[in-house]
Amino acid sequence: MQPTPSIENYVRKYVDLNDEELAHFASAFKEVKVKKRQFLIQPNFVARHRYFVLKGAVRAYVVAEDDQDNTIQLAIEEWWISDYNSYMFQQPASMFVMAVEDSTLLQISFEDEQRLKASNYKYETFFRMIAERAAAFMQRRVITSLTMSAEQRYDLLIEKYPEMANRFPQYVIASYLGMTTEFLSRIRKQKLRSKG
Amino acid sequence: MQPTPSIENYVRKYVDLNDEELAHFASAFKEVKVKKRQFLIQPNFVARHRYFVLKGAVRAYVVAEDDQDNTIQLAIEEWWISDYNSYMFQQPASMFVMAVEDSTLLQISFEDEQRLKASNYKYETFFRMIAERAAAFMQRRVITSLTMSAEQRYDLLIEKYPEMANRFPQYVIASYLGMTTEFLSRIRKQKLRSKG
DNA sequence: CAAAAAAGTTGAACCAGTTCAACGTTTTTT
DNA sequence: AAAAAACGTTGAACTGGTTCAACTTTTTTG
Repeated sequence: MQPTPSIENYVRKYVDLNDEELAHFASAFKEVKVKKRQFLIQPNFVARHRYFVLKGAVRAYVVAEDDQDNTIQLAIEEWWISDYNSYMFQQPASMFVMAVEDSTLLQISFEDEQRLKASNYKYETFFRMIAERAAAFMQRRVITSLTMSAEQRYDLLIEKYPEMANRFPQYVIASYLGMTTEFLSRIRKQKLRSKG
Repeated sequence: MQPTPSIENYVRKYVDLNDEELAHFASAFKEVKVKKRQFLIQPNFVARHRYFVLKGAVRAYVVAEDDQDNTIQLAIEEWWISDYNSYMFQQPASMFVMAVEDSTLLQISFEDEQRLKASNYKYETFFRMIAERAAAFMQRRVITSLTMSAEQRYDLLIEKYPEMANRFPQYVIASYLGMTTEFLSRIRKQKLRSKG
């Protein structure tokens, strides 16, 4: 992940495309640059795009009744992000999607994605594969939230996605893990004490 | 859902198949009958199949350190069930999948599913669509677990999937919702009192 | 670089949900 | 039909994590 990723390299990890296909696939995406704190998706508007992060960091969150924000998804280089319930079913979003750093993204519209999938079997396969991975990832997240303590969930994030913990502020990590920023602060303090 | 569903009717909701395709698709599935409390998948074994419920009720759960079981998935007629992290990546399972009622299922093996997807564009599209729906469903579950109280989560289940609440014992529903069976008992008691 | 805004820390009181143990009820098995 | 097993309920003590408010540190902005 050191060099800036490309959608061409990414798609090739899943399906074998020739140069022409690769160019055609890539042409459906449009590069967009966003500043820190800029919104890509807002509640009540339909999410027209999904985004692939080339550079930067983006989060998706919902604001609950009590005004707390709960982070639903994190994305850095080579991750996808959107409000999937809004994007896939083209219904009003419930999430904010916001840049946490100045970021460069590739966006694809719902319609262009449909055309892409209809135009080439391999593209369909690609989107099937990333959907399967997303479902499996989400299922792991459900499992950890049901079975692990706040501290264990934090440890797991650090172990499996150390990069995430560095790129996002602590209150974002805390809300992603389903705890308050104060409690995460206490967990980290305790680790410092016991580890030196 | 009154009459027993069929995989033919189900797949037609997503893609338009002619009679020959329909028969070919259906032939990849094998009907299996299981008795109440029988296991379909167990931890440490690779999940070789995914299952489509024709009749009955099935649950997937993980057993945590403290011996509590946490329900990850519920399935009744026309729902799919498996340990997706095991099935999709063909790695050892972490879940039990167990029949809660005597059930009739259609099973498809990982290899047959791969062959199916490779043999016809429309089958690939079908599996892409159900994977997307699974991802969106799981994301909604993450949202509710992050943003709602135990009582609100129960209310939402009753509202959106009333059938589920009737078909599964209360301790299964409780563990699916991320609370103890005792606490769900108290929630229900309180509702009885206030509603009559 | 000063001021303001955002992010992180700490203590003390609090509470939503858990735990444990005992008991009642329903379902399954023989 | 009796016994056993599974499921559900209740009370009382408890705890993992929250809340609130005040404060410190870091980052952003003019």
